[in-house]
Amino acid sequence: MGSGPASSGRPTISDVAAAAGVGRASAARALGGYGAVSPELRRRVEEAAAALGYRSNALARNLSLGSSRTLGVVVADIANPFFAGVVRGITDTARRAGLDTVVLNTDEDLDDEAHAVEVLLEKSVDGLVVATAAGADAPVPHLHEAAAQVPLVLVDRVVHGLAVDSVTIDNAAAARAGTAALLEAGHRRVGLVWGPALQPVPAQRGRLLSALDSAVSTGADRVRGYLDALRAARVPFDPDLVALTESTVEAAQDATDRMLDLPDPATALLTTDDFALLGVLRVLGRRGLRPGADVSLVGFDDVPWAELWSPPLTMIAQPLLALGTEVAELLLARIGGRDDPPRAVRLPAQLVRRDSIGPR
Amino acid sequence: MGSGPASSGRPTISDVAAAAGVGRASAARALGGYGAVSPELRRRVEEAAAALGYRSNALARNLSLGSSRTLGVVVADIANPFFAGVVRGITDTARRAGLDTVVLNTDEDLDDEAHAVEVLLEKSVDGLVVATAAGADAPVPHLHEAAAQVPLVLVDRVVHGLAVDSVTIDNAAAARAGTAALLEAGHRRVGLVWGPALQPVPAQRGRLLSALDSAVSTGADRVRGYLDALRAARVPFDPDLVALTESTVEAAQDATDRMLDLPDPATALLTTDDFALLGVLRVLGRRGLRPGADVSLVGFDDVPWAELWSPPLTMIAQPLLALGTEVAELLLARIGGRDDPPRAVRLPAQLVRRDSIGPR
DNA sequence: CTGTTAGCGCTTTCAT
DNA sequence: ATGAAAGCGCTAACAG
Repeated sequence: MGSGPASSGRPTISDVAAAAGVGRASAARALGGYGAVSPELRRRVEEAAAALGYRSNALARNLSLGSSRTLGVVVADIANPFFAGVVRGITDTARRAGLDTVVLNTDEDLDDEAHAVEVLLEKSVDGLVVATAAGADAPVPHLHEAAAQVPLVLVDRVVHGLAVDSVTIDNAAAARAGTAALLEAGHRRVGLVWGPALQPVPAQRGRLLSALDSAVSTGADRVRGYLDALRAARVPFDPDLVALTESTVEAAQDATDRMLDLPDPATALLTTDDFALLGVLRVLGRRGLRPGADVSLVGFDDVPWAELWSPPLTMIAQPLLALGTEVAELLLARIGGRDDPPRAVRLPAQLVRRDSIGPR
Repeated sequence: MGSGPASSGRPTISDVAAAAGVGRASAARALGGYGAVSPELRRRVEEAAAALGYRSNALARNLSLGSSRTLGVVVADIANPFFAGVVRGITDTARRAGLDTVVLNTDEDLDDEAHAVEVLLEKSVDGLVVATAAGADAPVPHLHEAAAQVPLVLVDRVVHGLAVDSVTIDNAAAARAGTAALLEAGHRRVGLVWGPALQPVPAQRGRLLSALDSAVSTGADRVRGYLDALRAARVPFDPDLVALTESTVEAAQDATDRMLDLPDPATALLTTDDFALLGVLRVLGRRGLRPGADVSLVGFDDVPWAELWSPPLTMIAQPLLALGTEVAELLLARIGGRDDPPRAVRLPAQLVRRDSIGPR
C-alpha cells in the first residue's frame, strides 16, 4: 500500500508531494484542480495520493481561503416537522450550489441560540440562517453581530430593527382565512389556542395588539390575523376566548377546557401549532365531542394524519420546502455578492378545507 | 470604539495583543483561559478584545490543535421524529460535555451519506455518529475509512463486519411482542406492513430470512421478530401477509388493500413505521373499518396522536432520547480514549397497550 | 509570568 | 509548467 507518510498521523499534501517526487505547490494544484499542471505530473500525484489514502484537510484549506463553503442553520426545534421540512429545503438547494449545510438546534433557548451562532461564526460559515427563539421586539445582539460578519437570513420568525432578508409564511393572512372560515359557518364564539405565552391576556383589543410586539412574530401575526377576521365580521373580541399559554399539550388542554366551560362557551376553535391541536383533540375526545359536529376546528400545520382523522380536519398547510428553497436562494445570492436592500419574502399558506367545520 | 485592526477584515489575536501592548502569546493565554497570566494583563487584553470586537477563529485554533471539539451526526432522515428525538439526545449530552454537535441529513441516500461523512472528517470532527442508509450486508467503505480516522458509533441501524460501537432498539424483541399480542388475541392472519423494499417476497421462510440480510437492519430485525412470534405460536408463515414495499404511504395502502382482499384475509396488522401506519389507517378509513373492532392493529413508533385516535392505538414506543444519550456517552468515552472491544448496546422498546387490539 | 519562535496543512504570489 | 517561500490565525514549546 505504499510507504506511510513521513510524519505520523494523516498524510498531508507534503507527504503526497514527496511520494510523487514533486513540489508541494504542484501537488496541491493537481489535487485541488486549480492552476495548471502537466497531465503526467497530475497522474503521478493522483497515484501517490491514492496510495497514501490522502484526504485534504478542510480546516487548513478554509483557514487559508477564509471561507468554508458551508451554510450554518440554527433552528429552534429540530424535532418539529415544520423546521425539519424547511431544513430539507435549504439543504437541497445549497447542495445543488455546492455548499454543505450544518444545522444546530437550540430548543427555543435564546442563550443556546447565541452560542450556536457563535460556534458557526467561529467555523467561518459563509452564510447563516436562523429561526430565532427571540420575540419580535427582543434585543438580539448576537444576530446583529452575526449580520455584520456574514450574510444572514431569518426564517419563519422575524425581529424588528434587524436589516436582513427574511422568509416567512403570511401568518396573519393564514389566520385570518382560518378564522373567517369559522365565522362564515355562523360561529360567533371562536376561541384561539396558541403557543407563545403571554399572560394575563390583555382585556382590550388595543392592549393585546401592543403586547404582541414582544412575542415571537409567527404567533403574534396569527393572533393579529384572528383579530382582523373578528373585526371584519363585527364580532367583538373576548379575552376569555384567547389562550396565550405556553406551547405544551397540557396547557392547551386547560385552555380548551376553560373555553368550553364558559357561560357562553366557544363553539369553534383555531389552533396555532401542533401542541395546541393535540391538546384540543384530547379534550374533545374526553368529552365525547366530535370536531365539526359539536365544536368546529381549524388548525395550523397540515400534519399527515389530519386528513385521516374522523372527520378529516380542516387545516392550514404551509409550504415547508418552498420556504427552505427561498431562504437558501436569498442567502446564496448575498454570498454571491448581491447588495440591494433586504427583502422580506412572505409565502402564502393554504387553507385545506375538510370536514371539521360545521354550522354553529 | 477603539481604532480598528491593523489589517483589514476581522481583528485577530495579534491585533488584540498590539492594542493591549502585550505579546501575542499572552493575549492568547488570557483569552483562551489557559496558561498563567497576571490579572492586570488579563484585564487589559480583555478590554482590548472587547473594544475591537474580537472573535476567535475556530478554524485556526482547530488546525493548530488537531481537534475541533465537535461531534458530527449524519442521519438518514431529519424530518423523521424518531431521528429528531435521537439527535436531541445526542446534542444535549454532548453539550453537557462541552462539545458542539453538527448534523447533516442524507435523505436515505448512500452517496449523500458518503459525502456527509467526508465533509465531517475534513472538518476534523472528534467523533461521528451515523444512522446509515446502507443495508446490513452492504459494503460501506466510507464507514470503514471513517472508523479508521475517528471514533464512530452507529445508531438505530447496524452493518455487519464493521467493528464499532452501536446503539439500537431491540427491534426483534419489540416486533415479537407486538405480533404476540395480536396472536394472543386469537388472530391467525397477521399481516406485516413495513418499510424497506424487498420484492418479490420469498415464498419460504428460510429464503426470506436470508434475503433480509441485505436490508436495513432495523426493518430486517422487525421482520425476524414477527417471524419468531409466528413460529412460537405455530402459525404458518404466509408470504401474502408480508408486504416488503418501499416506505411510502401509497405503497402501504396498496399492501393493506391486498391483504384485506385475500381469500383468507388478514384480521390483524403490524406496521413497522409511520408511513405504513398512515397507509393502513387510510385504507381502514375508506372501508369504514375500525381498528380493534374490525381489524386489529399494532404500530411501531408511539406518535403523539396515537392515544387520541378513536380508538386509541396500541403502539410500540421507542426511547428516543435515551438512544441519543447512550450514543453520545459511548462516543465521548471513545474520544476520551477508552479502548475496549466495541459494544452493541440494545435498548428495549415498550409495547403500549391501548385499544386497537380486539378478538378475531 | 511573559515574549519569541516555530509550526498546524493548505493556498498563493513570485520567480524560474 | 513548476518550485520556493510567505502567510491564513492560532497554540505550544522554549527561553528569559
